[in-house]
Amino acid sequence: MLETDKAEAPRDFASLRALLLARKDALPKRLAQVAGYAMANPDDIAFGTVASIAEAAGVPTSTLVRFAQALGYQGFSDLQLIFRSRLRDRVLDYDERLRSLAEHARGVSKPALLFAGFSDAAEESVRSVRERIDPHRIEEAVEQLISAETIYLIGQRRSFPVTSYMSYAMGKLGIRNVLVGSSSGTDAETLSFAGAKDAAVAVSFTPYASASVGQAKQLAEQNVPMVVITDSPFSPLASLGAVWFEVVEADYEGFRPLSATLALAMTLVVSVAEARG
Amino acid sequence: MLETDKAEAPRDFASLRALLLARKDALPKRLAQVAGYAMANPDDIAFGTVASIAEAAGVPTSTLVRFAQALGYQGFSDLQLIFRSRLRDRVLDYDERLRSLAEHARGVSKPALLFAGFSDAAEESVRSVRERIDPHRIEEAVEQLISAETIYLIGQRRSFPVTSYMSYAMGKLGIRNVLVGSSSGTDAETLSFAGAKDAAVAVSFTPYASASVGQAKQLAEQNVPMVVITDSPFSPLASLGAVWFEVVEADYEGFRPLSATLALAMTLVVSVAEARG
DNA sequence: AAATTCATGAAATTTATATTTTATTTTTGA
DNA sequence: TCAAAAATAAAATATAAATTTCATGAATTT
Repeated sequence: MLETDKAEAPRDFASLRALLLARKDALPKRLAQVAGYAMANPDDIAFGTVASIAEAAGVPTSTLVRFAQALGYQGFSDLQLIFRSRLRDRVLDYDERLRSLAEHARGVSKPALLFAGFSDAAEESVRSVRERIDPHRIEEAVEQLISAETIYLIGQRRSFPVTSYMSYAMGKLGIRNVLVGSSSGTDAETLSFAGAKDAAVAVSFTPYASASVGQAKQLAEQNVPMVVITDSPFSPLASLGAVWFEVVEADYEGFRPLSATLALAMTLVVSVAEARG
Repeated sequence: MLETDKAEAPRDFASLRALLLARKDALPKRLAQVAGYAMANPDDIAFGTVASIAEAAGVPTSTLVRFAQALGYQGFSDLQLIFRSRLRDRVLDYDERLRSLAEHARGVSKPALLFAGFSDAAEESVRSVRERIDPHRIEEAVEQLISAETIYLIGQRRSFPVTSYMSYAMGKLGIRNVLVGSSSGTDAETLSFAGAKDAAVAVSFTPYASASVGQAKQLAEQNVPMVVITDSPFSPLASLGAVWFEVVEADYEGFRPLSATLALAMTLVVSVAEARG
């Protein structure tokens, strides 16, 4: 790695990426670290200064220069040009897209169709739900949750990914929460401790899992303020929450993308965190 | 035009554009020339140096500085930040759009902005990932999974919603699976039964949860065919799978929408089910 | 038309940024 | 395990870039 590698030094992003990939095991520790950071944060490389990038990547500035030179560039600035050109011509990005589409256009396989279908469903769900959600409702929902000591998260079956992501996010943001239904079997007991000082978020879609309905009812009886996310005004959950959201996701091949539900769920979590300061 | 215009100085591209439009007749000749150049070549402003931009626009460097200051910016570099953020990523672009929306139409609350942000991140993730995924890879992945006796699902933290949804879907479709990491604590033992007759799907994103990495390594050692979904070629998981997917989701407020990952995950599940007939 | 204000561009200055050097640590090979 | 080679990080240097100054020219006002 001492001498500059003769002749090479990719002048476009794709080649650079390939080069790094090929080399990643042979690179010294710090240089590999830079390579990883660069591929993960290409935009930062494009705009940053050696100082700012070095700090973000956790290396001294000289390492960045060495990195560039090891790849055959004249210096870091030279390498940086590649990252900038990547942002510059989005046209190329588009070209690339068309090429790959053309390549695979004929003989479209079943999995490819499915992927396109699920992607479409995800986009469509987000688009339609974002138009239908009333922002005031979100504020009201945050109101319910903001002063809760503990937030209980109810969701079974296909709602469980939603509540588990909420639980993860709340954990990261320091919001005390209990994820109900995680196969431990002691849910009713766990919930018996909840009271008016707490709050809950219940997520359930047709066919409404009986466990979720039961748990939500139990909490309602214990006067726990509740926010409900469901898919119809006729849902048994709808009337239990002080605030409830109707989220109708597109169905594709019997499954729903969850994209819109997750967006709403994350909004609630982050809003509560921000409101708490 | 001598003194800096009090208070103003747009912090987003849309507002800046509007400001220039409103002012263009009142601006002195050279400054108008710069304004015209800037709106016609925003990318050049983002990347260039005062010297290069000045030359391209046909004005002396000092004019660029005066231009920026006349608009209320501290200097040219300050103005340049607006042009850079515009390119940075589309999520931010959208964020900016919303902020300027909020400026004009008062009363857009923080939660509403967040919801729009998460929704947009979800859409953007799906859009960008669907372009980058190679359909052949999906077929290869299905190949790995199709004849598995049991499919092991590995995912911690923010990947857990993905694997739990896969587990739910597989259950509905009669695909035998084991969801690893569901807080039971007996994972290593569970995994020890896996062999070449089985298969696994591992999902992990930066910062890669050590449990996931360990579990995936264990399965790799036991010759379990594996499909990996991760976010970088430098991921420790990438090299473990016979097939691996790079899925980079937009980051918004520190969280990712998961929409694209879920679409891919569901594609795999349903594809396997259909291939099995 | 003269006086004043404002805009302009070249050059000087200041600030920031990248690169090189060098001493030290780490890794590699005998 | 030791010696040599390579990699690393802090500091020094060199380079580049942004900003300010100032003398000059163009508009505007009375």
